[in-house]
Amino acid sequence: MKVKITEVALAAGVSSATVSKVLSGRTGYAVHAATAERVRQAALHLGYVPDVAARNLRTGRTGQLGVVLEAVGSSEPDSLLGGVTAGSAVRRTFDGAIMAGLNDAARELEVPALVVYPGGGKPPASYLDGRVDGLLISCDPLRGHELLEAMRGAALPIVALWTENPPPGMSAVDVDHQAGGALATQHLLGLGHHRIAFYGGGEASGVEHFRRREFGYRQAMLAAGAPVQKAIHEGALLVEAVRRGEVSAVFAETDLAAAAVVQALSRAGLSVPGDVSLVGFDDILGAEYIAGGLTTIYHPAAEMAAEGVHTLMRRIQGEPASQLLLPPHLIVRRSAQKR
Amino acid sequence: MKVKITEVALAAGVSSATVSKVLSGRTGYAVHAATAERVRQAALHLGYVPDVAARNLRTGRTGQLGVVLEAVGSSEPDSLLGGVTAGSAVRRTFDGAIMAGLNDAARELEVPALVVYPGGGKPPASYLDGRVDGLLISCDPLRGHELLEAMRGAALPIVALWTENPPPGMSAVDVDHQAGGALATQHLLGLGHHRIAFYGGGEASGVEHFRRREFGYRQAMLAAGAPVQKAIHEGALLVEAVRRGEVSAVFAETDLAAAAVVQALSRAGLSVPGDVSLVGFDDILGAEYIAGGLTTIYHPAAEMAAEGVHTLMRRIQGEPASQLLLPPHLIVRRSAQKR
DNA sequence: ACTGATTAAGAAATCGATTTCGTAGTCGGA
DNA sequence: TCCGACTACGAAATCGATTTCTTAATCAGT
Repeated sequence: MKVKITEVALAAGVSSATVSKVLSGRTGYAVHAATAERVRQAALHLGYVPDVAARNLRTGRTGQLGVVLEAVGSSEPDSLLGGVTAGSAVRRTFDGAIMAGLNDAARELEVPALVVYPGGGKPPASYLDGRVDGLLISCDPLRGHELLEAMRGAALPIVALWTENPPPGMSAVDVDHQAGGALATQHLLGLGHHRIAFYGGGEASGVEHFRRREFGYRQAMLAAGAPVQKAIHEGALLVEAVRRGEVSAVFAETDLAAAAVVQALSRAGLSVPGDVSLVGFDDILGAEYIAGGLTTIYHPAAEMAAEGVHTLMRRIQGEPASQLLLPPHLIVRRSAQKR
Repeated sequence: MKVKITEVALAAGVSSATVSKVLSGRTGYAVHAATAERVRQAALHLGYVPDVAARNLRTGRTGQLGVVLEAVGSSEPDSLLGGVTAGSAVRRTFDGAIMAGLNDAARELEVPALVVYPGGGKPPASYLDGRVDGLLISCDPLRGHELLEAMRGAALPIVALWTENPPPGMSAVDVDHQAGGALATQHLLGLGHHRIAFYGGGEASGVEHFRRREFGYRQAMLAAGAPVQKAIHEGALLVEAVRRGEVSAVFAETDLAAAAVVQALSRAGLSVPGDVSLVGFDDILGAEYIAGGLTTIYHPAAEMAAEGVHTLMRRIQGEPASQLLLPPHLIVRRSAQKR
């Protein structure tokens, strides 16, 4: 049977109030050192663990963080992939990374528990209400935006991932996609390339992260005085451009887009990096097998999640809302070579 | 401010006891239909939501399921990969799939919340104690075994994933790796191959799942009267065997092992499926890009997790412990062709 | 030695829903 | 009409820790 506080009190020869004061760890109570020690010994000896439900009821705090993973789900369409699709595998990988990051941070900060809300269906508020002290929301920006808007004005501290500009009052953590795009482009420029194409869905795809990656490309090209080209998102068009000598290197908006580039070029008898240098984005599982090792931008999803937990904990402790952008970094393999 | 049950009672002109009886949904109480309706209207009108903490305290049930993801964590070594490593990407993918499956099932069954325990560090019991009604444990069999043993005799209903033989009293859900191995081998046999090699770590690696996959290979080979070969786990040895005409097809214990096979063969000037047919296992992200489309065995990780949730819910409702093996299935792409 | 301040510890209220009795009132059968 | 059986509902106990409010004891300073 479970040991209650009164049994500890009895064993230590004090009242339950005193036991609570000692074990809560809160300062501000006057307890004799010897008494405190007696209480601690008794608690240890009896193996006392405070009942969470009772504590929650009295204090109103749960010691649990809520995590909304709206995009998780094996039946979800895959909107993050732009033109290229591969089932929901990519989202799963990202969500796996998110979970990994959450767990690392939660362990480090000794957060008792994460409560994960099964995305879709009823609004998270109704499920998590009263169960958590704060909320971490991880959904891709497309569908996530309305969710964030719906949570606007919630009493709970909220941290949003995957977005730069959260509704007022919420904190946000995102990856600096623009910096990543610039990084990729600068790498190709540094290898002596000037005719660099951006491969991706372009404006039409409307995925904000990808547009930011493209903007980073433009920024880097302009800064280097190289000619900015219109985005290409069809293999045939890219092959033609390469044949005409207009393109010697490609920055693909995702690794899967890069894989599609490799496939299109290879069907046309062109090789990477022999004929065209290539840089991707995300460093997905299997990137080392694309084009014999894809040079790409590492997307710090796990780090983002971990920072999210840190931010949320500080938020719960009263710190004001904040925004954070995480720098991605370059991973050099073999798909991009000197001109 | 939050609406309490007494306010609903006041509004409906009844006592809080009656409100509770009506809203709990439990049968066995005698409440006049008209009264019940009045209570429901009042509750709806006031937007009453029962306080979880108070309910937990009184009933001892939380409506939350615990999930232990021991293997999740970006800093973990990757023991599931056998000879081939690729950071922790594969684990992350599996964990992502697990999360997806959990979420799907939780949504379907209207489980209020999943509490995820950050693996490593302190024992899960101390964190989750009193927070959950049951426990789902997902850790790879190597390290998971001792955790399961440690939980033996816990009062909580427990379901273990990734294992066929849980300690007594626990339920288990696993993938039928042996059937998968047989399936892969039968596919190659059906294509006319007889000289089929198993590529993987062999006894030395000690990963139980992989041994079961290998056993499935042996079983299928024996049943077909084809010669069982000793496991190969080095590219050079495989290349020699192929050159000597001893091997026309390979079943690799994982998709990453298959990728390694492709790489080794291709360096030796041999191609898949031109010179050698190849079947992998797992259907990882990017499998469609290995050897121009890897024929492989789909590993139903998400389904396993979903079944785990179902099993756990039934367990909590009093059903006895059970074991379940999920059948994997063949995914035909282009890496295995007719002899 | 006396007084006001301070320390130490306990009694009791509190958090909000659930659930067990207990008590009217109602119904049907003789 | 009277008596059990049943129905409908409420009063109050309960879950277990926290925290406020008191009271008793101790202390420092004159």
